[in-house]
Amino acid sequence: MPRSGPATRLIDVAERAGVSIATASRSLRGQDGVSEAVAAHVRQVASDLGYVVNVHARTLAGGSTSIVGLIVHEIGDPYFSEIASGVVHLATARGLTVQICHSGRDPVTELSQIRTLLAHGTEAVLIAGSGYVDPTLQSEADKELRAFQRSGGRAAVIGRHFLRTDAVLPANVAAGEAIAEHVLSLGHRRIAVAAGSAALTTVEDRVAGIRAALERHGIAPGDVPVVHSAFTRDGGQEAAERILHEHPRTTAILALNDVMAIGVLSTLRTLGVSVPHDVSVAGIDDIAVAADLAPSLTTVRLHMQQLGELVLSMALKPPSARPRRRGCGHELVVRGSTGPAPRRRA
Amino acid sequence: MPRSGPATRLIDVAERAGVSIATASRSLRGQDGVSEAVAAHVRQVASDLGYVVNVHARTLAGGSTSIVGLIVHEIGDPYFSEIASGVVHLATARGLTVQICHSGRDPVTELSQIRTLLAHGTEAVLIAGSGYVDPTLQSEADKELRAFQRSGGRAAVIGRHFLRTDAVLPANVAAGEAIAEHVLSLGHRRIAVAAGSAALTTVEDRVAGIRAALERHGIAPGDVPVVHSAFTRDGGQEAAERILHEHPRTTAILALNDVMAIGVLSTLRTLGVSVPHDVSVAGIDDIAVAADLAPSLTTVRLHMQQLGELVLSMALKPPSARPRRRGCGHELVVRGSTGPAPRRRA
DNA sequence: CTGAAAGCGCTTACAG
DNA sequence: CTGAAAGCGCTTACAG
Repeated sequence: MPRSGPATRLIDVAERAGVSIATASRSLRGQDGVSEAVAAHVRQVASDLGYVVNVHARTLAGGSTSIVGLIVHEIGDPYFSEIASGVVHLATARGLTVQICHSGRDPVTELSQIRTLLAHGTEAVLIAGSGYVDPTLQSEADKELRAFQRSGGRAAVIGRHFLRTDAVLPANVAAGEAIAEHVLSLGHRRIAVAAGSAALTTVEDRVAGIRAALERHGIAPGDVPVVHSAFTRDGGQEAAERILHEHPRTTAILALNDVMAIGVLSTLRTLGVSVPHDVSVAGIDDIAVAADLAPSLTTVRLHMQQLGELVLSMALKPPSARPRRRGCGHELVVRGSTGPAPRRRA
Repeated sequence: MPRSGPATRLIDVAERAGVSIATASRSLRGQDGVSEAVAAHVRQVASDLGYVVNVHARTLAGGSTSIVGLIVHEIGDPYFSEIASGVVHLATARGLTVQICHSGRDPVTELSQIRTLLAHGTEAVLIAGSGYVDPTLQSEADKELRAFQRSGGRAAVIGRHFLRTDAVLPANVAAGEAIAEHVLSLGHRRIAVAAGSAALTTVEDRVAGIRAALERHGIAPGDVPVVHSAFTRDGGQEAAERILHEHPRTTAILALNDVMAIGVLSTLRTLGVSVPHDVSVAGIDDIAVAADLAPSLTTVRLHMQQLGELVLSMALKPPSARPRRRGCGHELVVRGSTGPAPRRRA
């Protein structure tokens, strides 16, 4: 039955157990150099007293932090909340706490968030979400992270970031190829892409995958409009409007992520365009709700929760001489939003 | 151009500026008792050096942490990710960092997460998500939080928690009433409720609201089955199966949150039950995707992002003599998943 | 207005 | 195996 009032300190535990704080510290951290009997006694006393180590003191004294920082573009976006869920689950299992920051898809904000996390002395910094096509945007961040890693910190990222850290690489190119192959196999030839900002590597990679598949089928890139908009539901809505207006004969819209696909579906529904009868729609990611849309969304599963667990587990491993890269599986999930190309469109 | 290598410390700034660390500290924190000229110079030097305060040292020395802790049931659930988004946005604007923990809807886990956050010396602890109907489950947590608050910490919660902290109260009872009144006004009389665990106050409150509305219409509580299941999509699926099996004449299913409603819709679709033609479905919360389901989901908007901002802003205010309570708006959002009661069901 | 010094609660060489 | 002591980087009375 822990007492309330000021927190129990290590010295309280040590006194009660009749040992020095050095011995108490060693016992609690499971270091050897303490007789098992003494260590067990100290642990018992600590538990009786409800002792919890003061993280700040421990960190300042040179111990480890047990905090990991996670930078996401926006935690309200399902893609990121599923990644965060994976990170938090694994972190909890390992006794770590997760600090979450928003970068808002802005490299300047991202840099300042990195600095904040480093100042907080986190064990590890995790960055989720697309990198930027322009590598100069990240050189400052890279500098900070390298210094951090040289001094024993760990960092790992999801995606292609031009950062010299461990990285989990979602199968963005392959996902683009898979979704394009799928609609091609259904006979679609008038395809349009609802894309996020061209500044993002994720967008670039997914488009590259789509183009590769199109080329194999003899379709010139110029014949497939790529409409850039925000990488959000509203962006998807807007992209769909422009696609239907500028390319009215389109029979398949590939949205570069599920959230945009939701916006695309919304626009089509509003305009009375039947999916998949008139136009097929597909996304990428397979966020949880994709299966529950109507029509349910054909997409490519990227296992965000796993990505989250993976990126943390990489960061927790001892560093290697050079940055590690890890891929993660993907699979086409065919559902109701795609169907055979119509013979003809009005 | 900040140098890399070991971090710049206050003493580095002080030396470079030619002052003591006491003066440097005061200058940087904007305390008075320092001539403006000196203070400005120190700040300039600090900025040139890229100085960032060491949070652990500051906290240990008695300064403030600039970290707030947020406990959610599960960050992957849209209800919580939208709340978290509100918290993170406001926190960022105020220069605070957010630590997120999972309670997994388990009071024991919740308590241990509270202890972790307190040990991390957070400025404020925020708890989002339902409390437990059994108040004894929270007495330990209450004790910890009271001790924390006595020693200057701040705490605030979303929902009815039997905790003596500031609280934002989502309009759970009113939401239950509103959604029930809505289906009643459409002529439904054979209504069933797909509910989460009976141990949660949110479930209890929403059911209470529904019952109040039913009573006003002369419907006995016994005539409205409340099927308890997990407060998740899968729970909604399961509840719908049981409802259709045990109460086949049901014409309206009220899910106690949108995530469950998604599961209900999924089951109905699988079974070929037309919504809203055969059965109307409604939820509560209005998560972002609710508008994009098909049929789009009738629900009661509870403004989760606002709840998140609100709970943090309460925690940031100076404490009052007694815990503050704040309500938050709600509004019925009628969409496509509810319609007139059918004349007769097979 | 400014500085020397104690102290926050830990960890970790360094002695024994 | 165990303990006394220094030190992590700050803040804040306490003197001047």
